[in-house]
Amino acid sequence: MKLTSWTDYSLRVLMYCAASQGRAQPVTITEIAQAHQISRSHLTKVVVELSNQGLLATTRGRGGGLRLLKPAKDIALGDVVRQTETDFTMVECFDSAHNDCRLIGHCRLKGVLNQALQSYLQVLDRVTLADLVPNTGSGVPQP
Amino acid sequence: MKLTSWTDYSLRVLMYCAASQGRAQPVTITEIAQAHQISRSHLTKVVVELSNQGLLATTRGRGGGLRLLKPAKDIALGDVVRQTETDFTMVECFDSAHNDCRLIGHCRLKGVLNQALQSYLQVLDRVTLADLVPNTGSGVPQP
DNA sequence: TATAAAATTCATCAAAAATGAATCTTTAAC
DNA sequence: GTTAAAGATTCATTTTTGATGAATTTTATA
Repeated sequence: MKLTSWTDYSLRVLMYCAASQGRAQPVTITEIAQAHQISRSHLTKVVVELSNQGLLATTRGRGGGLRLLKPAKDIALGDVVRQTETDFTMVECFDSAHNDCRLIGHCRLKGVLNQALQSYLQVLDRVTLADLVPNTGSGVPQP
Repeated sequence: MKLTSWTDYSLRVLMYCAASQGRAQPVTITEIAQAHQISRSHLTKVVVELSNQGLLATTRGRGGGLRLLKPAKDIALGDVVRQTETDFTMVECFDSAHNDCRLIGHCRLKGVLNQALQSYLQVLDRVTLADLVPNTGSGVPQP
């Protein structure tokens, strides 16, 4: 019952971008990697995924970098986590192909765990990136 | 973001016991292992843990087996999951020893993820074993 | 044309979860 | 008292998947 560090990194990238929105120069992957002491190569893959998901725009070449495609207040954590986490399988019965439970038909376990999961995500749906970082644009040290 | 199969098995053992409470002979590990096609050896470790946690009583020797230590209606899923899942670390900042986030002091991420986790568990707190299985004592085939 | 940026490819590495064989201990039934 | 049936323990191994990073390629600007 934990998030992957992939999701952790995704959130950090987005938060870093949100906190830097007032800056003249765009945020770069190298900068975020250094700030969090993560491999730049690894973090690049996270950025590529976020970009494919339509959350980030990237610009190559000198002077390039990252920026959010939507205002921070319009990016809800729930949606980020839904897209970033790969496996929400709570118990085997979630996977109907492999389900071999003798209690099937009686058992409400699957439904209950799914309710709990939805409740988890709904809390995150009520929070946006803007709620997480100061909106002054100075939440992150200038390079 | 998933439960371990250890927790899955724990819940199945408890549910099986709950569904069998009317029986003359106690439930055995071998029986549950066969019903769910799980290694008896492996399932034994799950039972030992549940026993150490005070949820099950075990009796050795011929005619022995398992029984719930409390009525099924008094065993809440939330408590089972809290005891059975080992790692609720949502992001690195949950682990203050390793936390090296530059946004610390501004960032509300940790608090938000913790709220979501609590919300998840609270849903499970409102459900007991008795809610999951029929209370007729015939939810499971007789041996 | 040199430099700085993202993007891709490839190969591992590491950690933890999951598994199961073999054996030991206990106890009721015979 | 023997024996069979039950839980308990120990040990080693396998599997999975998450995590990582070096090396290289592509793109764009100064």
